[in-house]
Amino acid sequence: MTDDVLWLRDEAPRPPRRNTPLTLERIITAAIAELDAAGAERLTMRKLAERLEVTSTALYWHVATKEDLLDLALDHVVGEVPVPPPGSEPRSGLRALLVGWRAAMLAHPWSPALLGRPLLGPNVLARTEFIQAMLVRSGLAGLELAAATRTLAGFVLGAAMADATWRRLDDPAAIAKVRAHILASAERYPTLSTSGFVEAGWSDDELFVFGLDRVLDRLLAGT
Amino acid sequence: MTDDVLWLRDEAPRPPRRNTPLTLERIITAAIAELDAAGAERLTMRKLAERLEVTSTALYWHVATKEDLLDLALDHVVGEVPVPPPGSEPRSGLRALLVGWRAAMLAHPWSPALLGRPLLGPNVLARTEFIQAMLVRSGLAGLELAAATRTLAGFVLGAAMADATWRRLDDPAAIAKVRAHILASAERYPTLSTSGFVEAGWSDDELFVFGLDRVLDRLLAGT
DNA sequence: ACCTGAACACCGTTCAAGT
DNA sequence: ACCTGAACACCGTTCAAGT
Repeated sequence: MTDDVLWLRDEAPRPPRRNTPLTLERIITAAIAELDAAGAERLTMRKLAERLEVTSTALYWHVATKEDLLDLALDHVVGEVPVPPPGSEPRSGLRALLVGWRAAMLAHPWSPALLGRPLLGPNVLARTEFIQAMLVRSGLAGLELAAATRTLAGFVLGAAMADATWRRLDDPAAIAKVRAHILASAERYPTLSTSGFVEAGWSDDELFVFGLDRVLDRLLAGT
Repeated sequence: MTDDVLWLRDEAPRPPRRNTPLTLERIITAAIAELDAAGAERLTMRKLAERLEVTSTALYWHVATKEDLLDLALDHVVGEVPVPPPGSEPRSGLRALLVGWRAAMLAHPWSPALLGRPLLGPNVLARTEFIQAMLVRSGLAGLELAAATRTLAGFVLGAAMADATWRRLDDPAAIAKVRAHILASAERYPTLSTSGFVEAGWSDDELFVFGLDRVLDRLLAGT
């Protein structure tokens, strides 16, 4: 029994104090990294904790629930969208913001799938504020203003979601299968099978910008 | 020991054979009912099995995975959208289909949250076929056709998602909280706080139709 | 204040076994 | 062919306890 002699006990000289303390900011960053790496719904509180070198239960000191964490991650991604200067010419300002918004979400392809949750974070609100400010400066008000705001928001988020879905389904074999299925059912899909729908002649970026410009044309034209 | 006398044994006369056999159709219907009742992500293979009076593992004879089941449920919901007759006047046909599409998804408020998954079911494809057919009959082709298809699809799905989010957050206290927060931060949200964004002066149905009509205006106007 | 360890009440899914 | 029962490998989250 040498254990009762202090000098003979071979223990770590200190309980190795945490090098980097856990913060909400670090947790969010790690969560985004984990989502980027592992993909959509493979984020786990335990795996996230492992990445941060803490116990999974330690996370709950900083965050109430996993859902809250996802909301924070989503708002953080939206925060990557640069907001044009408030003095921008309305149309080009709107265009820049909306193109950037979609790009930021597609840079984190898991993020559009989270859009089913309420979008009320500070970064989202700040960008919604910019959108409405530009619309107001274009002369919109009342019903027209309200509808234009929702139309633009819905369009961007819907497009991001659809495009992210296709990109996550990057398996070329799967895409070929879809194409083959549509072409094989030409009598059921006479238009789709002959219109170039399955040909992918244009990038989703091109198609988005083309559509966005048309939508802006009409919304900014006034009544 | 009366148990070795057949006539004295009181067992059920038959192993009560399944009254209604399990089918994929019944599973999908029950899943939608469960989702409608229990809400978004509270669907569980075990609870679904309980509703069908089978073991949870019995479901796996008919369906490979829970994700597959959700894909089937989503396509089933899209199937509730009436497709106008193929001879419809293009604009009114498109309008009817898209209004119906959004309405069907909002009737099952959990469904827009599933849109992050590939939309390739037969019901979705049939409706996409109709959309493109109407656009082609309006004279669209090439890039214009491809972009219009995606613009309309993105707009409808994005709007459905956003509206479903708000409706699921039906807690009036929560909505009041959002409103109070924006109004309290008037210097950060000068436009939002004064534009009526938080007033809800119009229904989401009105706003959607208003926006849809504008989008159709421009897309059908041609180059 | 911040983190660990053990524990609870669940999950989706597999698989051998029954009928 | 279709379903059950037991089991596996996980989950998110709570809570007492440590520092």
